[in-house]
Amino acid sequence: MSAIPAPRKRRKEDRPSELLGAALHLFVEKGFTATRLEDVAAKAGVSKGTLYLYYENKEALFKAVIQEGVIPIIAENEAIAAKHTSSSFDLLEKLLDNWWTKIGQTAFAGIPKLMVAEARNFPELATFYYENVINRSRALVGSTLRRGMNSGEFRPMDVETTIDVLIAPILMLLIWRFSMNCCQGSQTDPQQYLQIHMDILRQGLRRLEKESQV
Amino acid sequence: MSAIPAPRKRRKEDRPSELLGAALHLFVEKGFTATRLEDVAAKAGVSKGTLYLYYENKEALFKAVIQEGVIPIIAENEAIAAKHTSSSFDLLEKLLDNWWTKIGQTAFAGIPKLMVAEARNFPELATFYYENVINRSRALVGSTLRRGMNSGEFRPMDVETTIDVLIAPILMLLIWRFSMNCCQGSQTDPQQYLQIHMDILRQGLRRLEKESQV
DNA sequence: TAACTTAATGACCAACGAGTCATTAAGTTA
DNA sequence: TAACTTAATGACTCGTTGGTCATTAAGTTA
Repeated sequence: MSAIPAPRKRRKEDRPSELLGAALHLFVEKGFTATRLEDVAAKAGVSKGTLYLYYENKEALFKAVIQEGVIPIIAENEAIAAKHTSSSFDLLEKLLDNWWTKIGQTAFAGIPKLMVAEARNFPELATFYYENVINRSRALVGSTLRRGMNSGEFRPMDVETTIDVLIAPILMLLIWRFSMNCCQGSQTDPQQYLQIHMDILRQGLRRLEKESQV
Repeated sequence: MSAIPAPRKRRKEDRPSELLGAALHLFVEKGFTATRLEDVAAKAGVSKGTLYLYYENKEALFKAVIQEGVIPIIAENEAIAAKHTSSSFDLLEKLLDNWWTKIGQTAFAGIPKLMVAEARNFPELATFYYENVINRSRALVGSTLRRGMNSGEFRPMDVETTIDVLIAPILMLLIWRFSMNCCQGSQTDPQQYLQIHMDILRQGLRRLEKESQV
């Protein structure tokens, strides 16, 4: 690239998030170890030394990337659930819509792939992610399932396991997007995929009338 | 570890697969770049130089790990499908059982996690894996879905997308096992998980009688 | 049993990349 | 405007690791 690099410019307030954005992109693409800090710095438009003004080391940068991804979407969904009054399935759909808008269509959507790839190398961080993202989402989905079962809208099922089966296609949609999608001829339409997932669940979770009669 | 290392012993016939087994284990755990060849050699009970007698370089070893994982289970499932005469849902269950026995409970179960983690770094290999594992499996599931829709057993749905929704929880079961399971308090029982997945599908895919009347 | 072949070894070298720091340049203050 | 502060720089150091190869040892052949 023959462009003249941007001249030095102080941007103390913006640098941390610019560096995080560059780091998120490259860590998601290549993984922690295969990402070079010189590339992260270049992507953020600075030199490698600048990185060390804001982050102590490579691992500190990595942790900041994951921790910043824990954005208030979880709390938002918790608030949505607290207010909800109509059917439990409507609530599931509303939670999914909100998640898709706020995470599914942003750079943070790459974090599941990154976390899955690096969990064994950073177990404490994986635990942090599990407790603050995965488990809070699971709790929301779980309480919605129980609510539907209690009202007779859903058939009785083991909730803890059903949560995992229900969440799996959603996480996989993101993981696949930042991973295997690079290397296959055709790709799934995410909206249609989520629609079919919910469609199967709408009927698959339903308490059928024959069951009521038994 | 204070054990005296095994004395040198020639094992020309067994070495390649011993090295592959060691490499599979460490690549799945740490990822390609973070895995040191000295550790792979040590795990196989040899010195690092021995590795280079059988594999040209680190990348060649990695590719052999993925390629060896394409085991004849796909062909086996294709044969099972060709012979099947009862319900399409029974066939889906049979295919899943066979996959679980032959892959889900072996070391090869780690390959989806490894492939997902490294696809962007090894796009040709990801394409190979997609075409030889993922897409052949998708074709089997797809023909089974069409078979069920044609007979009236399943309701009409977009097959290509339904395949992905159906396969996602199965792949996720393996990915999660070799990734996030290290770092969360409790874990899903795989048999129950797959049972609930199939249970939701049994009812979720079904063509209901009301639909027939419309 | 000596001569030979070949599987295995691990010290070594070169390349790489995380992290450092003396220097430079942007911006602020007096 | 000079003096000062501080954000940015990139050459450099040092440790790590992929890959090599002279040497060793296991096994075979004559």
